[in-house]
Order: sequence, then C-alpha cells, then structure tokens
Amino acid sequence: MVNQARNVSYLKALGKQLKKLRKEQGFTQQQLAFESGLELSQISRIERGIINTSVSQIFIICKTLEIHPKELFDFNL
Amino acid sequence: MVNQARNVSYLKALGKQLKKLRKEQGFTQQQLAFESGLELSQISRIERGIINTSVSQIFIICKTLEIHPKELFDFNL
DNA sequence: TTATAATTAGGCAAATTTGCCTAAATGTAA
DNA sequence: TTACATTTAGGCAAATTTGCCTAATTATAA
Repeated sequence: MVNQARNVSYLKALGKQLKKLRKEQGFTQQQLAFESGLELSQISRIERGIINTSVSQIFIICKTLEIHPKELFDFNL
Repeated sequence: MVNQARNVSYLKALGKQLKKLRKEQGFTQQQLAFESGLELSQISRIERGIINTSVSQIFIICKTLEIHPKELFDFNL
C-alpha cells in the first residue's frame, strides 16, 4: 500500500484519540505496553500516527484500556 | 505477530459486520473494491475474517460506504 | 538545577499484509 | 438446467508492520 493511501491524517487523529483515552484511563505507554503485551515502541508509533497498525492491535489495546473500539474511533475527520 | 494474538474471533465479527453494512448500502464486493481502489480479493479476505487488515483500509472502506468507522465496530465480542 | 519518569527516535530481521493474477465455488434469476 | 453474477480460494513478489534493541529527547517533580 503506497503512502498516499495510508491516510496519514486519519492515523494522526486515531493516535491523538488513543493518547487521550489512555491518559483518561490512567495508563502510561509503558503500562499499556506491558499489560497488552505489545511493544512500547509500537504504542508510541501508533499514538504519533506514523504507523498504519492492524485491527487486531486495536482490539488488544481497547481490551486493555477497557474501552469499546467505538470510543477509539469517536473523532472527527 | 503470532496467530494467537490476531484475535480471530474479533476479525470474524468485524468481517461479518462489514458484510452486513456493505449489503445495507447496496454494494457488491466488486463495487466496493472498485470505488475504494482496494482489491476484490482483499475485501473478500476481510469479510471472511482471515486477514488482519489495517486501520487505513478500514477508513477507506468506511468512506466509500459512507458510514462512520464507529458503525463498523458496533458489534458484540 | 538535578534526578527520574515518560515519550520519541531509529535500525534491523522476521512476520504479515497487500496487490495482482487465475480459477473454482456458490448464489441468483430466467 | 443454463447462464450470469458474486464470492471464495490460492500462489507469489513487493511492501509494510512488528518485536526487539539501544539511545536521545522531553516532561515532571523535588
């Protein structure tokens, strides 16, 4: 998939939303990484919107934060 | 990412939801593929839940179907 | 400021997805 | 059944993600 189709603006918005929800739930990136089993570097990449992550990781993150995936996609643009 | 962490049940549920919404919007897989610029085979793989697709493709599909990503994740389990 | 926590950054190999292709299987209407 | 539309299936190379690692940068509190 070429870069153009990666929808960078969406990825940025998604990352911003994740960061917001993670903090609301009182998690540091490290805690989220440890409890989800994902890599700290990957959490960071997702929040910065520089990676086009998979829906599985979205599910894993949401389960760890105890939020519904719908919440993570609840943003404009 | 090993297969276990791919959350197959979630991917199956997501695929089922996509199929439901695509039909509600009156699209065939081929139409969705053409209008979104994604591959027909990829649409099929996503709906069958055999692939762990990316959030970018989710955004692209939702835009084409004129639905909010929240709707696509609006299912249980 | 100083020390510590938290986040960002970057490289690399292995794993996985994706587009492209052809073909088979299934569904649908006449 | 027959014809046609739709979906599923599978192989392959290229593109991309992911985990693992170390280090640098930024934020926070004493």
